[in-house]
Amino acid sequence: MLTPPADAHPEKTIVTQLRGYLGQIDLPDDGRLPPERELSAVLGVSRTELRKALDVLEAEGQLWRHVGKGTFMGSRPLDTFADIAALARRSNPAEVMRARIVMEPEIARAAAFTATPADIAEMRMCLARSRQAETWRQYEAWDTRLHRTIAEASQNTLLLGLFDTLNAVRRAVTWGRLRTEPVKPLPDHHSFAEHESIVDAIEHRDIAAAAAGMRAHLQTVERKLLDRQ
Amino acid sequence: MLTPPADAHPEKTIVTQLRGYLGQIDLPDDGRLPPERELSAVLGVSRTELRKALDVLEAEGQLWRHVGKGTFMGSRPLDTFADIAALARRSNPAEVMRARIVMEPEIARAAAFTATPADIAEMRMCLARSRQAETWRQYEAWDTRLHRTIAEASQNTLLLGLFDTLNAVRRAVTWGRLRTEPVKPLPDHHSFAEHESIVDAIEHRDIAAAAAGMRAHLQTVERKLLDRQ
DNA sequence: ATATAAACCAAAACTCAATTGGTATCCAAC
DNA sequence: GTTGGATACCAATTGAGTTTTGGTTTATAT
Repeated sequence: MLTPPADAHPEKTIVTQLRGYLGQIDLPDDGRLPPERELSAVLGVSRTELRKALDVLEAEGQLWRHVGKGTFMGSRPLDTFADIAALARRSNPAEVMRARIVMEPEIARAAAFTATPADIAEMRMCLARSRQAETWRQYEAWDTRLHRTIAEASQNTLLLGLFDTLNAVRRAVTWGRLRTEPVKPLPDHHSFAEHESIVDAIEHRDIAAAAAGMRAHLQTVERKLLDRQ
Repeated sequence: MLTPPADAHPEKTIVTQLRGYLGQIDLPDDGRLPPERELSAVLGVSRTELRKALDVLEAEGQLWRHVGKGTFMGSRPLDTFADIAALARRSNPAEVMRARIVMEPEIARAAAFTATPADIAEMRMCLARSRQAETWRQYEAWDTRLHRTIAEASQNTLLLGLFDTLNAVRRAVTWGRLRTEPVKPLPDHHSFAEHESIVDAIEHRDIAAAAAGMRAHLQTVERKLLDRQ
């Protein structure tokens, strides 16, 4: 490989120049470096060329940029927004359903491995109570508790925590949907049979059926949701 | 107990009046009712007396208030922002791996549906960079970024948020084990091929292979982890 | 005594201009 | 014709300043 002339790869030169400059100056704690317009003036290069150099360093993972914030050395901090409200604001009912369909069948699968008789008993109670519900509000309370009991039965505190987070977002998200349904759940409501088959599968340690049952159940819920738009 | 005269408990009257008013008007979606100053004018009572009535309803749990926000019907939305530290304290590496095996294959499956060419390109870059890594630290940075890029590609901000939460717990959990491995990842490190097959599957929209590949990968990671205890 | 009105406080929301990375356009240089 | 530079514009973000709101205190009147 030949040694290139000084200006054969001018962007290379600017990258080098930029590296040197970044090595000299001491950055603030957050690693933020001067805005592009300022930096281009200091280095005596056009903003276009400076950005090319920054592109290189960004591709190398040495810095990250964001409109309105600035350019920062180091790796982009993960959005550790376990903040339910923020999540709910950015999300929507469709995303919530898709996330449920991703998570809950696998949680049910895990629960089919590890559920204790006490877990099963609580699930059975939730089933019975939900059938007796006099209002949709009551029904939803027992439905929620059933799903959470399944998550508990996975014996995995982390999975349970993630499930609770998802659930909190679900409650916080603006559904916009109206209850045009009858005042109370009808005896042939699809969820009753679906819930029971899920609990049956868990009780019989049929992990595949538990996952499949939960997936089918949530897909029905999703369909009903989208039907009434 | 004596029957009190009509005005012996004036606050009782105001509570009733307030209940009636709240029953009439239709509240906005968030259940927010007019500010106290406005409400007191409408009801023709002093703000002091109105506040006493609101105190009653708040004690009954029928509404909740917050300075700067307002007064809202219903129960206060619990701001259960997932506490990463608490989760990490109760959890452990085994749970983290099981949670990853539950979530990430399904996230990869979703990503195979929705990944854009830009997503694929970033995944490829992560693959290349991880191969070039000179230290385990660098390798892990690119590995983490690859997995997060896949989660981003699912186009679901909620799933991404849950993934980030899981990741934050993963970092916070005490792993105990140290890297007794060679100083840098060897070229035949199992993850390289596994990562590539996952990205290939996503690129070819092979959703089953994406999920299976991710599951196999994480199970390998789990096995390696448990091997060295 | 009790209720009222007013003033004040701090938290939150809101408004609006300035900043910043990203992008398109036009123009000069070669 | 291509390249690079200057300029303008865009959308996201920030930050300062103002307004709104529930909570509290104080003075006044009945």
